[in-house]
Amino acid sequence: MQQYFVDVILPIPVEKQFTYRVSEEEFGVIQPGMRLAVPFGTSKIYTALACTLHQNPPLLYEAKSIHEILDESPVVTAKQLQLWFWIADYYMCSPGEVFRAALPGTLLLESETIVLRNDDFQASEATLQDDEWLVYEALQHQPILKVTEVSSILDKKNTLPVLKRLLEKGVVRVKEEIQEQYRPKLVRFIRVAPRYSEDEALKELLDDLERAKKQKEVLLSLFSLSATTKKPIKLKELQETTGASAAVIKSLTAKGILDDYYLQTDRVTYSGKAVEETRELNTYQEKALGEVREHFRDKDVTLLYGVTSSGKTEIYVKLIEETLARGRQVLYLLPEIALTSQLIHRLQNYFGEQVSVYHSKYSNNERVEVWNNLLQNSQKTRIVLGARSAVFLPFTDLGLVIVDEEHEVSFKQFDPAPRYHARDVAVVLSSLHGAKTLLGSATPSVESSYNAKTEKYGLVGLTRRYGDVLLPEMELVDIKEKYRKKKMKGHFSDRLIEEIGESLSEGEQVILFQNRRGYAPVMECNTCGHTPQCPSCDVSLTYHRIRKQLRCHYCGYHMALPESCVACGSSDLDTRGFGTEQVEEELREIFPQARTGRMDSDTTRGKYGYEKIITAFEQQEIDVLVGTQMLTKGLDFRNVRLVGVMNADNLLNYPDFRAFERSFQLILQVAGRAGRTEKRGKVLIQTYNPYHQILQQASMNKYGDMLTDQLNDRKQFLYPPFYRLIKISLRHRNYHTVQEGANWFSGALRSHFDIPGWKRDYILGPESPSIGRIRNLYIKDILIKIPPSQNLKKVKNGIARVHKSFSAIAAYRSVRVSFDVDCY
DNA sequence: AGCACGCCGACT
DNA sequence: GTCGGCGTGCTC
Repeated sequence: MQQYFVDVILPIPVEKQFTYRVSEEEFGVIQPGMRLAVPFGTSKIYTALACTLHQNPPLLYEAKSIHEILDESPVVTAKQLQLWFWIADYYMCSPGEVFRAALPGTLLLESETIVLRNDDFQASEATLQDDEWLVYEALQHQPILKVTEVSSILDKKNTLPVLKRLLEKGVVRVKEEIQEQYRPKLVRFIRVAPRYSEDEALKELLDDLERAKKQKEVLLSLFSLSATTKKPIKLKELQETTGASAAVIKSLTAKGILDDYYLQTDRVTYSGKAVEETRELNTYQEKALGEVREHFRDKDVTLLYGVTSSGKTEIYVKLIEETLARGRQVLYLLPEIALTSQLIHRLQNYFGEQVSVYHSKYSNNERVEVWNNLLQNSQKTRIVLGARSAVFLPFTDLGLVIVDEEHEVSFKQFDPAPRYHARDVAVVLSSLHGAKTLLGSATPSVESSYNAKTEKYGLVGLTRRYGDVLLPEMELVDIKEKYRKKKMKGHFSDRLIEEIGESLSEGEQVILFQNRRGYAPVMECNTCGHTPQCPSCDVSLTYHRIRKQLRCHYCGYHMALPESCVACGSSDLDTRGFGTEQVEEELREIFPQARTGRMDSDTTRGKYGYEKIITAFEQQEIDVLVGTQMLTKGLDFRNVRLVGVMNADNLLNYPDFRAFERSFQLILQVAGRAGRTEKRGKVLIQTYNPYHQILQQASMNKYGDMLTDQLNDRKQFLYPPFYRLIKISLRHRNYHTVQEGANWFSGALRSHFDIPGWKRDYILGPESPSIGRIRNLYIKDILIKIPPSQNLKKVKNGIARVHKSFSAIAAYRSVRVSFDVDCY
């Protein structure tokens, strides 16, 4: 007898694939890349991804049968699978974790247990216990109950024993239900019933309607509408043009004169044509474009180093145009916060309906539409503008990938797995399609610049600002000095106040940058010095004045603002440090006439959160905008002359080998917001260390110097791009368990890598990270520096082997281990 | 990851 | 005595 099987990936952190039995008929239908619903464990049904079909029965267990086939054709392409396996392998996670991250939530169904009443059961109250009776009665009022509902009826967590008894007594039945959550959006259309298509019938009808004036009017409008547009007429359109009430149309449909019907439409529609010709490039842009093309002849990746306002986007647009002309798709990656409607509209003006957007602020349904359109190689997804997760999309023929703001750290996913870097994945994705990748930045990451320097990537510079606008003038303000001379008002130096005053009197706008949200980071008792801590994490709680709360930024814990110190009872509480809220407040005191606004993750929640603030600022309803690094990205404000950095030091003091690089980038990015028109902009940087090398380099825009210094440091201290980094994190509820586990792990690594070419200082730690405990789990990190002489794959295999032995030790089994490859 | 099974403390 | 706490092992 012939037997048929399919190997699938499940969205769980388990390395191996699972084998299910299928019928001969199913075997003929299933293709790799289709989703299957499969039973998993005792009661769950999961979405699995079909990978391999075969006829080899598993030897060690009896394969279960699949539950159902969810797709008619594959929703995941062979190229995607190839990329996903590469990601799993490179970033040391399971293919299932990649699968989970890649698929829009709506396509990844999970079952829910449904409790139904058993109609055969004749009620006899006597046989039921109290809690059983509660469930029984609830089912008399509604046909089904979800397990969570049962749980709330009984007011207890564990519903299983009760449901089990009810099942045995034949009172209820249970069923696992998976529901397709994706609902295509339907739009109601209106047409004249077919039987009135004959002239005679129509004439008769119009006579009939002599007395129903409004109805006749609607009917005539419908005719003229369909005559002019020659397209189906939406109910909404008809109502808008005629001003008719729903009642009028309803009576027409009730009489059978009008027919209504539904059609599926895309939620993400841009019903516009391309309305604008792409702009002519200036000579410098033209030259840069030529160089990019030149590099693309023999290199797959090119880095475009273009200072802010140099017009990188125009070059992207020309390349997009060329790629589209060749009939190939374009992926345009941006960090989440740079994905503004400004840019979306700009691209839509050039390319009309061919642009789709994919990022987390869009609903799941909208994401599925982009996914499906790509699978069908639709005209609507010739260009996909997306945040990092867009690298998982089903491109069929990608010709160009643009990674704008390539230096941005938010391209790296830190938690949960897969901990991938979208820029690096994009390069691999691109090569799978035989496409080209363009990385763009005004402050390229050290690693990309190094790749360019070593000629792995092409390098093109664009150092002229558009229209030859001068780079803003930068001034470092020594606030240590200013405090000493009592020239500070709150956190504002006299220089900053002068400049703000001047800008305001000229009717120009100001941006103030403070890289910390909230009012003040911590609250401190002036009597005993106590600072309230998060109960689950090793951090101080942050004071949020508007909500009158103390909040933890790591786990979301919050509490009402205490009136007195929890430690000593004193009511003399004070705040230390300062955030955007306090900057705004002080500003209002100094400039009461100025209209202020604040932009940080607290004020920009929701899909259109940013837009509101940005629009208000653009339309000059706000004079001074205070914000976090959110406002450094991709925003193009015409009327800003002054940018103030409230405190540059908290950038520099970050405990990370990239702190200097990041400070440089951040300062130049904020500075880039100033003076984008004729008038030269001004940037004031307040700091305690005005002679700090990085601040000096940033204030003079010496990217090359910064790069040279950083490369020297990195080489000396064994950091990327010379050495690869893998961070191993161990987490456990019990401090001693992680401590010992981490010691064992690092010891085992050291002996495993006691080989020629390895030095002991290639393995660092274990160490507690700066936040030593999050969500009640203590953390220990081990860092591995891999020299260029070592084979990366071999090292990863070695780590995996140590991990395996580690997991075999009973005492450490409950320690959670995670790997972060290229943890920067 | 979920979830069952199993062993322990603290409550109706 | 049961309820629910979490450690442990498995899922085709």
